[in-house]
Amino acid sequence: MVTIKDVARVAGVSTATVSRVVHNGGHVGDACRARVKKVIEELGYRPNTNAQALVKKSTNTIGVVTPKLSMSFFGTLACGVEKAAKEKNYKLLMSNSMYETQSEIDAINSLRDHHCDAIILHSEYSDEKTLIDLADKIPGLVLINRYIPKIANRCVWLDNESAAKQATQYLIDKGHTDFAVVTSIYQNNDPMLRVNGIKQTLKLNELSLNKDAIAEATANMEGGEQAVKELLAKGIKFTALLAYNDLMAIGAMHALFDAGLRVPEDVSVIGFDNLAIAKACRPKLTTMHYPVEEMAYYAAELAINLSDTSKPVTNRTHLFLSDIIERASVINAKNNNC
Amino acid sequence: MVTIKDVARVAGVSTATVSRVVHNGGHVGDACRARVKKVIEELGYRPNTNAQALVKKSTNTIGVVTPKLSMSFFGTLACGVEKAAKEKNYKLLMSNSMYETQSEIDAINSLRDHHCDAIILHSEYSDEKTLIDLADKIPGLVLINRYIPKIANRCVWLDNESAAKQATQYLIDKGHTDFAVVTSIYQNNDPMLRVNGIKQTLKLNELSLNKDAIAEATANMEGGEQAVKELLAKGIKFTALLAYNDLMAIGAMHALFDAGLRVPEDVSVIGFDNLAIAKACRPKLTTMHYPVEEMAYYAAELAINLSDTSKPVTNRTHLFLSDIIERASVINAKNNNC
DNA sequence: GTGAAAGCGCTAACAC
DNA sequence: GTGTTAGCGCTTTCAC
Repeated sequence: MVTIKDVARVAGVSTATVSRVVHNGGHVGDACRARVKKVIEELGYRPNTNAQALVKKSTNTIGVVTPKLSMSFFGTLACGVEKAAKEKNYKLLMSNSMYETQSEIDAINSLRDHHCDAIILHSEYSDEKTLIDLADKIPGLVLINRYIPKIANRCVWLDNESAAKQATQYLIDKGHTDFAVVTSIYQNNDPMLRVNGIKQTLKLNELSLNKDAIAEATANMEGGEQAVKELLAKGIKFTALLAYNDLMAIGAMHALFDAGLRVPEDVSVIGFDNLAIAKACRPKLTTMHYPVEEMAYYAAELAINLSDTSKPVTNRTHLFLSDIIERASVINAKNNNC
Repeated sequence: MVTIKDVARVAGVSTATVSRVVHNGGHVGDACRARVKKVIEELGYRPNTNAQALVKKSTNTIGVVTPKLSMSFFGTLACGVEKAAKEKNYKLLMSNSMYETQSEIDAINSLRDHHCDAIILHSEYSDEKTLIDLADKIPGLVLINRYIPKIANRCVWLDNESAAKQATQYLIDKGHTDFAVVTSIYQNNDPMLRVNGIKQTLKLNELSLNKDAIAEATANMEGGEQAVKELLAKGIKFTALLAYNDLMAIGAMHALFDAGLRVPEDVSVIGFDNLAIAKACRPKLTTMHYPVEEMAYYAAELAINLSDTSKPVTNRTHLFLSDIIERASVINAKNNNC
């Protein structure tokens, strides 16, 4: 590995001068600068970022912790962060938390050990206190998809409740009166918020949702399929189905098809997230758009700003809104229910 | 930030002793060890990995460069690497190359600057010479999904040609004789290999593939849709369609449906990759499984081994095979062609 | 405009 | 069993 000393020796200058040239600093003669540049080129010298980090106390690195990168929601999140990182010349360090509190903590610690300037954390299971303590210790920590009032300034989140309300109202406006809901078995945060939004909107419209019409399952395709099978087995009648996410919505459609029901003719289905997969199914899925890439980009910028403790903190919230993507899985309700 | 010196001072020992305790090294008295451990705990001391890296000349970090993390194929790849990394206590550094040669090189350089021990590279566009030079400079570099004979030892790849042959033979065995192919517009490596495999198998079975029956487009859903529209517009008749990947296959099915054709009754469709999305569409897609997660896991292990230059290199190849996942998009050919 | 030197946090060889 | 010390590669202050 060629070091700054090697360059200095070959160019016949001090390491200080080489450092100046590398950083395009002033106070270097033109001839000298040219010579040093040439040597750097010839030797293929590249500064060791670990050494730089040691003295600069900053690594120009942004860390990301998400449950599982292979899920396209999180891959998209990572992409948003990466875009911001690239623009600001930061590196990306990533870690999967695998939906486990302990490995989430391990992941964060490992990022801290590396002295990441900024950390973007998607945490579903750690409790608020843990997160607040963490935020206290790490200036550049930003939570994505979670809202904790005490550290509102560090939370970039989506208004799940209002998104759910919007979806529900959309279905009501289409004339639907018989609803069913497929939600995640983990009743933390998002699922709860969304179900609340649905219930409130229904009530507001003098419609009701039977407890039996809410089916819980794991938040994936299989879960959605299973949930609808249960609904059908229980004899629940509905013309409109709200799913926790696109994956569950698609699983739900499979179950509906298998039961001889048509989407949207017999049952209208609405998803959540607007993943690429929502365009793969037939009919294409009407869904609530989750602007996760923009949010992640924004979160990364925010985290970088916060990490610079010399800057004043503007104490504001960072709330994003969802909007509906109309495709083909919803139509007007027929007068006669199925 | 609390440093090793702080711990040493508070515990009334030297930094060497603290270091020994941190690494569970010998030559430390029991009482002393306990005291130091206590202080570490109280102060919340964590070693600075940058400083460690500087002296150890190793970062315990594995870098990954893929085109775009938001595509689930690459997210899955990243997961495979991460699994291996976690097991061996390595950190993950990630970078998107965005399908551009220059940002691919930037990404690799940035990983090198960080002194990553191992690097997993998914490169589609860099030429062989560049890659060979790179491999020369970086002992822990492993190429995934690419085969370059000169550095066979560093390539973890899938036998695309034989996978394509297998898919084609499968269709032939189902009685199909009229084929069409939807492939990627970028005729580099994989697409070429797969089309070759298809042609060879057809020829072997005394079947032919008209040039007009091969449509090129971008390798996504929209591309697949467009490609089939072209095929149909040209009046090509086929009962079996081989797509470059699942995304294109699904787009193709959309186009088929829109033209009033049924899958699989009128046209059997086969994909490639076996992404989650292959189970989202209707009918569920029969496809060639690409074991990318296992491959990535394997590649990470290989890269870590190679990075230890003290170990002897075993000069072998790392070839993975694909197998067919039978779902619902393929049936036996009818006697009368559509 | 350029260089000498201190020091970032840590490890490891060596001394005691 | 424990401490001293040199040095990893780099930046930056201070002289000159």
